[in-house]
Amino acid sequence: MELSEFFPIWDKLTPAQQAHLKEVSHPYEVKAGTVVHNGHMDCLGLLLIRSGQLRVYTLSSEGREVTLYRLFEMDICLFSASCVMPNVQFEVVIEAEKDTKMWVIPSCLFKDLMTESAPVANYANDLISSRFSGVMWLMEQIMWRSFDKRLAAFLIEEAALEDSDVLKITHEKIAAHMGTAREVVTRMLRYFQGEGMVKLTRGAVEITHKKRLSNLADS
Amino acid sequence: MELSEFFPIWDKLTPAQQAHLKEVSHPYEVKAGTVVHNGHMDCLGLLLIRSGQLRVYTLSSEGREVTLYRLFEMDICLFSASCVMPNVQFEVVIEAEKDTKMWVIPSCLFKDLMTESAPVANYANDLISSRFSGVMWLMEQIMWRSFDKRLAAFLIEEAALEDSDVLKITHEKIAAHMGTAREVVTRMLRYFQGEGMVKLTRGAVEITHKKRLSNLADS
DNA sequence: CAAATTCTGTGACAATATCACACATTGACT
DNA sequence: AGTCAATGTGTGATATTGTCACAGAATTTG
Repeated sequence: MELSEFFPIWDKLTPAQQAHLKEVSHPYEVKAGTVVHNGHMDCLGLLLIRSGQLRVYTLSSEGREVTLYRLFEMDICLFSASCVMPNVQFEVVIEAEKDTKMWVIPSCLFKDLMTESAPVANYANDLISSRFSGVMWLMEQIMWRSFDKRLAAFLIEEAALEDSDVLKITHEKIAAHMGTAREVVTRMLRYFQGEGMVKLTRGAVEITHKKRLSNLADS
Repeated sequence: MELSEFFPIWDKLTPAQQAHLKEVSHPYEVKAGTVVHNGHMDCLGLLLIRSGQLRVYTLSSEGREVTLYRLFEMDICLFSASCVMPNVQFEVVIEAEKDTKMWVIPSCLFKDLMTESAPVANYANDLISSRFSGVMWLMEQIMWRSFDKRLAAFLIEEAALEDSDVLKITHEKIAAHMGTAREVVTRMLRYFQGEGMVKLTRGAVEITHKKRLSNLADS
């Protein structure tokens, strides 16, 4: 549970840098539902996730959302330190979906590390590239896949995440994840139910025929 | 017209690095229409645009396109060197929209530079961040703005680029830029014409009432 | 000039989004 | 227990955007 185990390039740092990092980084713990970062208002620093789950999403001016990606144990969140990257203009919200424990590396320290250490800068590069990749994938999904397939994929993924075929989630939440309207989700879920793929109850979706749902998801 | 003038952090390199860079970089020149980079098939290297214009776009499996951004004089293209960033999984196509002159810094050299020089790595970081920002902006446009406004904005922007109110462009091309179908563009342009904002002829769109088009674009 | 190619126009229909509700379920409070 | 408020769901009507199947016009090629 040492900081060094969560920071992948720990051994590429000088002993002085390692000491400094240990000194100013600190543990941070939040309850499910906490907003860890909101646009440019916060600039906590780099977050190393020890346990739990974070959701990173955009928020339109009309209040609609799309989930960009999620962060799990051993993941690193760099948008909570986006202030150190002046070219990152857009804003995201980062919210804990479960009780979450992290290490926080303060932005200013991370910035200094980046300027003085090529390995750190290259690592930041890898991080941002993979987020970029993820968002490009999402954009292609949104643009070119029909909604039924996307919803099926979402349900399958969610079931894997929660390790249960009974998803405790409202239509409203699903809509926010997918960037669409609640009614659209309701209607498609009803259709899925009609086809025998799910069973709907208030606040929950039970997957009753995973195979067919999967087939739909990756057709 | 020296390489050093196009490489913004030239003076942060060691004399040896500068010499090496001068040695292995070479000029490159393409005609309008040339595909400079196609997914993972090419990995030319970093391109420094001396003059001309490039278009970077994604291509779906069904052949639909969306323009991600454009590159102009003094811009730097890093996706043509995406092979040096293993986390960039997605593929883009880079095409010359006008006759274009560039410097090419071979991928392998750039990769070496990045690993050994923190300034270079940080610079690559800035580049990728600003592309990421641009794509996020685009995604928000696509998701939350209605098509009439987006089309109006496109026409205004295009007119500024070409420095003319007569755009020599087909509906098909506009559709490819915006990631929609040609018929959709045709219909909206006809509507714009009915409102007196544009005049349509084969292969061209003339903006006849820029003010109203602008108002629509940023409403 | 004839033929082929490219570009544009249009109707019918499908998919998704928006709006305006009604109603059902749950939990909180007398 | 019964009332109320808050939350979640269902649904028809309508608007917007995408898809399909064409037809015809303008331009280029031979």
